Amino acid sequence: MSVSTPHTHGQTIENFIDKIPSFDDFGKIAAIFKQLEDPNRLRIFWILCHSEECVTNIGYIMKMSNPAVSHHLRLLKSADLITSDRKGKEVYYKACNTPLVHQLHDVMEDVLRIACPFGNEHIL
Amino acid sequence: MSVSTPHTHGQTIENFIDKIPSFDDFGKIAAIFKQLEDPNRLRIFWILCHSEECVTNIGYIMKMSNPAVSHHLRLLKSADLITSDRKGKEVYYKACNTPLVHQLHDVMEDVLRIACPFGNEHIL
DNA sequence: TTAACAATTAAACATTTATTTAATTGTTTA
DNA sequence: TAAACAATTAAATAAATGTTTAATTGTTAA
Repeated sequence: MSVSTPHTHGQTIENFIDKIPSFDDFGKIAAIFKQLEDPNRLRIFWILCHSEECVTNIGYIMKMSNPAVSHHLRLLKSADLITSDRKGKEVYYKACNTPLVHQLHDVMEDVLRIACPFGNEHIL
Repeated sequence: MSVSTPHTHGQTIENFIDKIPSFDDFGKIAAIFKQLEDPNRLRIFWILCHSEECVTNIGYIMKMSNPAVSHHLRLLKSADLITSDRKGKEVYYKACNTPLVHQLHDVMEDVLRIACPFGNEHIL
């Protein structure tokens, strides 16, 4: 084995040290988790997993200003977690229907042990 | 229905607006995601999902200083994602064997599309 | 009991980020 | 076209966070 740690102690690290993904690889995952680190943003994401809503309504539910909501929506969208759709004057947002979103939704429900109001199969 | 959003547009939000978990509830989940938002910390977590390692070795692999590693380990531990075990002079860390850790590990593997070196059943 | 090593803690600094207020863009209807 | 409404963007501020250097605690071996 060509790679060796300072303290070789019979563990397995030397067996896969050269298979560890790079900093950049983990940066991609971290970018997703980063969007869910803020309680307000996470709550918005959860809501959009269960309903399609416009910015004003989200602000009303969240008791937040319009620009603050817009800020969070932009971040969630940049991570491909939600999509937007303008209908007249309003812009409607909802969660993307992707495996990742479903997985993240499941994690949320598990951690919260929420009874998902419509059952997980109703995620948007 | 007693609760109504500013723009009632025939969506489902009014049906579960009073079932939306609180800010504090989402704070609990966010606290977990928060620990995985930093690429370095996430990478450390991934390593500890596959091997039990001491602080010095983690620093060697990560090319990070000892205090920096210690800082990240403390945060991961405070979120119950890793455990520590002192053996002589060294303190060994590894991922907790909990459903949440397995779930987060799966998310990471899926996003990265890594071939888990030992298969997911070998997670520590 | 010293000396050496491993790990943590503390203080300081630089960077990032969430929110507010104000201004701007986009869309509808009067 | 003008007025009203919805949403976004910009600038500014306050708060949180990662890393470094230095000091401290804990453990082992000489």
